[in-house]
Amino acid sequence: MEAPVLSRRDRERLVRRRAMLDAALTVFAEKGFQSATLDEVAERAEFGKGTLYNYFAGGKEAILFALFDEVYADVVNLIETYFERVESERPTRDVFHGFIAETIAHLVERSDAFMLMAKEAHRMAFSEERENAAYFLGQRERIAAALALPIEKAMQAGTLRRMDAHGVAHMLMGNIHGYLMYACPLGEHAPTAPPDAEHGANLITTILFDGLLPRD
Amino acid sequence: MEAPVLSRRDRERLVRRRAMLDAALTVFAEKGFQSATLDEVAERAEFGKGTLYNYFAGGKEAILFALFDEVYADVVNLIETYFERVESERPTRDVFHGFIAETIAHLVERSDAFMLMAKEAHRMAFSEERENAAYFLGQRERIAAALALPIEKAMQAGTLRRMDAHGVAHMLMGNIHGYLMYACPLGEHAPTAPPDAEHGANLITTILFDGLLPRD
DNA sequence: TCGGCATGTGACCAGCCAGTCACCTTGTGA
DNA sequence: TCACAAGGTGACTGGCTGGTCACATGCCGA
Repeated sequence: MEAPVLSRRDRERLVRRRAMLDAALTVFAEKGFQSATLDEVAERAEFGKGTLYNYFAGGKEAILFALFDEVYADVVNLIETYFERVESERPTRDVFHGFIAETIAHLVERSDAFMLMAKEAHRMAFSEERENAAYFLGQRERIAAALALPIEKAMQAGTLRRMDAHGVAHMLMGNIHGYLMYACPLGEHAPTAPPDAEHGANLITTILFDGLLPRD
Repeated sequence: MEAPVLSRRDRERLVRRRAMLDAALTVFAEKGFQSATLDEVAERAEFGKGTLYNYFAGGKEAILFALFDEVYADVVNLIETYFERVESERPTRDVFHGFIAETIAHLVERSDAFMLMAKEAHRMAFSEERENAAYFLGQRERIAAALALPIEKAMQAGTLRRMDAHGVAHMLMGNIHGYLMYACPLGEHAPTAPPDAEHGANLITTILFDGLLPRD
């Protein structure tokens, strides 16, 4: 976390790179990776198409993966910082309720990023290119591992049912994804109001923590 | 359900149509819709490319949607027949455990269909084409509605916690999808053994029905 | 002020593929 | 057996787009 010392040239480079990634995220999220054209990305970024290749030698796909890197890093960061700062005395259910609400809010705020992942990640994860599939498995693993830590801890402490923490981490992320797909405002067909972090967190927490069976 | 009376010509047409759809499913599932080529589909189906257009006037996209129609109809059918034939005295938890196991087994058996949906449905659901997005919302709605019926009934009977049955239906489908993504054998990176219906049903049922909080 | 280098640029190219259509094959009815 | 209709076929084409590169621009050091 040392303050980075950058030449003016390097700073400008970073600013331009940022502009290109922002433009690409917007365009890819809207059209989908394969239908989007680099001409459109370049136009939106207000650069010539050739310039994109000065910043991302690998071309279209390199830009996509740079975006994926950022999106996944954001999520991992969200998980780690949330569980670092949460007070350890709060009831486990509350802690995770808060986590779910924050994650939903985070993804709603970055709806372009969520859309990009929803549109492309599954396809890439099942890609025939070994490398691509491995990349996604690795990223998913990072997320699951980060989330499994606090889950495991709670299980040790006896405040969560003892089971496969890793599996539970995956299912939790899946539920958040599922809620966003369910509640995402898709044109006029939105089944509910636009996704609301509090509503989503309540729904997921009730189902996952309290269970579907009635309790007295 | 009346026995269909078909001329020999019509029967042959259906057989050919079937072969084309089978070939398309295989190719689309493997390459992804946009990367797959009609030449490859035609070759695999052992027909000339032009013939595809005699059967699917709408071209590539028409074939894709014909496949979607079948896959969704299969799932709705699975839901309806399962809950029709299940004996009403079985404990609710068991009933749904069985349902989850059957659904997982069904999707594992038709892994091409699952792969196709995983790769394409999200992208199409968020498509800019109003029509495509509406199609997917409609299909998802059909599934959720079919599944909401037995859930609603169990809530009425007091054997399930009273909450939004529709939302619960969506989350249940999302969990099954999530488990398959989690457990699907992706090359040598498979985190577990290939998805096992019993294992998946146990995991999902424990989380959803019993809840993550420990009980005595 | 000038020369040269780093970097932006967009016209261009080559490959790809959905969709077409003129032609051929097959089967049927007279 | 022949003529014709129905329908299969795949070479072809038009449009598209990722990636390239020769040139333009402008910044910096001498």
